[in-house]
Amino acid sequence: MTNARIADVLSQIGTLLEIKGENPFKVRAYERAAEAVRSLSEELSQIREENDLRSVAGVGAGIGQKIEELLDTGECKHHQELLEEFPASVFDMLRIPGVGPKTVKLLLERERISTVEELEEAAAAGRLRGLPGMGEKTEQEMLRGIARVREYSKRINLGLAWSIAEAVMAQLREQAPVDRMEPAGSLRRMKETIGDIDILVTSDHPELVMERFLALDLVSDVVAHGPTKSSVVTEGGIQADLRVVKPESFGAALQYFTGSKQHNVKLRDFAVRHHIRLNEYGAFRIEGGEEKRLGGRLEEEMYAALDLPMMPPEMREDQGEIEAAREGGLPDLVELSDIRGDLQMHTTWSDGRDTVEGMARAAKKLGYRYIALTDHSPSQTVANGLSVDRLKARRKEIAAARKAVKGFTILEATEVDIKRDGSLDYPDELLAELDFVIASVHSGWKMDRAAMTQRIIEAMGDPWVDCIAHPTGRLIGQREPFDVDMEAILKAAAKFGVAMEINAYPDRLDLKDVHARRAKDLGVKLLINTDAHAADALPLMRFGVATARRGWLEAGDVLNTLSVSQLRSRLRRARSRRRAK
DNA sequence: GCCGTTTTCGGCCCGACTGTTTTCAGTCG
Repeated sequence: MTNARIADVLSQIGTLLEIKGENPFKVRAYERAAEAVRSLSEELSQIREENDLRSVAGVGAGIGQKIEELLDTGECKHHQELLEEFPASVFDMLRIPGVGPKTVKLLLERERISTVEELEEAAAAGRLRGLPGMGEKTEQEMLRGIARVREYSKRINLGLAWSIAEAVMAQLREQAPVDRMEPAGSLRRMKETIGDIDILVTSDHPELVMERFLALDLVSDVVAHGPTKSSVVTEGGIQADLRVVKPESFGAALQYFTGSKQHNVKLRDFAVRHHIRLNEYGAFRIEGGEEKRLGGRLEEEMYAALDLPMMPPEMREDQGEIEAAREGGLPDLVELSDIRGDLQMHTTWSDGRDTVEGMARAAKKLGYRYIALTDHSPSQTVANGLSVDRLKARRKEIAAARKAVKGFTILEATEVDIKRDGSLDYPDELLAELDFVIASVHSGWKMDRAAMTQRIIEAMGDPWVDCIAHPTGRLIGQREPFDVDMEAILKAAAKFGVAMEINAYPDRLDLKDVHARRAKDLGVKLLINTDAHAADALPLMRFGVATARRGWLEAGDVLNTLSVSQLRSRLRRARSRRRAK
């Protein structure tokens, strides 16, 4: 049973206990454990073998026993019993804005309503207004909520979310009297998918800012509007929230609304133990009933109030960052400006839109010192993969581009297909002539776990393979990752000295954050590449760097922060080590 | 149900908003 499935069961238990009216702290314990399991990089079955399930933060005796039951039998008695009490359809009801566990319980007990459809019918018929705490307005609000869930309940990928957010902020900057302005929420933490866009501003004229916000071209629907907070739906169907705060509270609000929720919960817990209160207005010391303000204008002041350094937003997931900060062990995360080259891109020779020289000029303009041209290999017929002859023919154009673009290195490279049996789509003699070889899977997605894992490990044993590209093949929201034993693959990468790619393309972000972090722990080096199919895709690098930062990577963990000579010698050393094996 | 630089028992983040109330419960982020 996968971690994701186990996390779902734990989270469902938490939700059902909440509906039941159980101790809220018990409910939170299940939610916290579910979140912890979801973001593990190792499989629970493996952790159980090597260690104790209780080594996972938030998993104790009770939840540990339930996880064991799930691993052994695929089911959990407690979960099954709860599902008999409350039908699974209640999870859909909880997705309606304004409907929480208490409401679900009330609806079930008093009106026998257990589905969204039944709720819609009852609200439309005015049958809810007799219930305690409910009136006509509540019914209308529920109907609106149901409509909104049906229309907009989707998350979008990070790249799209940023393009919408940047458009909104640019229009706002132009049309409204805003001073400071920052995105917050999961967007600022650079999560791979975004539910809604949070923007925070300061202004001397909050009402005017709100008025202009609601009137922006990009806004297609207004969900709510007040003097300090408004919510709209943008053209892309994604919700955007704008908050206006006072300058002296901007840092506090930014910290607060950046989250994550789990990070904030733990931070506040830490604060309370030190007699400090944190909220969206500032940090306060509590002394004998008196409150002394410690700060709030800058985000750093919120952390400084607790004697902690500021943790980068990408780390704020309650994955050990607060503990690391306390011990002075925060990593110095890799930054976009550390990146000196991009080692996966495609040109007009295969399925790219721009020429060799076009890609080189664009990369140089970004401040890079080198690129690798990784056009596809022959079996990628749909992508116009290069035959051996065409691969050789490409050299002429590369030579010309090397002359034309001075002070810049163009590596002759390939993205070679890993065939079903783990062999490669070009002969070794040819790969040996190339500066850089990236290998990847583009076929047979549905292979079983053991076979797919073996297939990739086989390819890593080839002396000329420098890197595995987009190692799980996922397309966020479109295609599931391959079923592979990532732990085994990362261990093989460490053994063979093969780099793993973080593909920066926002649909991929593959490796993902937790796997990148695990790779680092195992001593594997990473490469952050855009896989650009046109020059204008090269700036997508920022999303790959963000993913690396979410995986706690430092510049030293990422090979394309090296100079070209350092990179070459490292690749050479790894190749000869593999040849010796 | 979890957990320990005040604790192996007794705590567990915080405030705004909404609609329904007449002092507050529920939801949300």
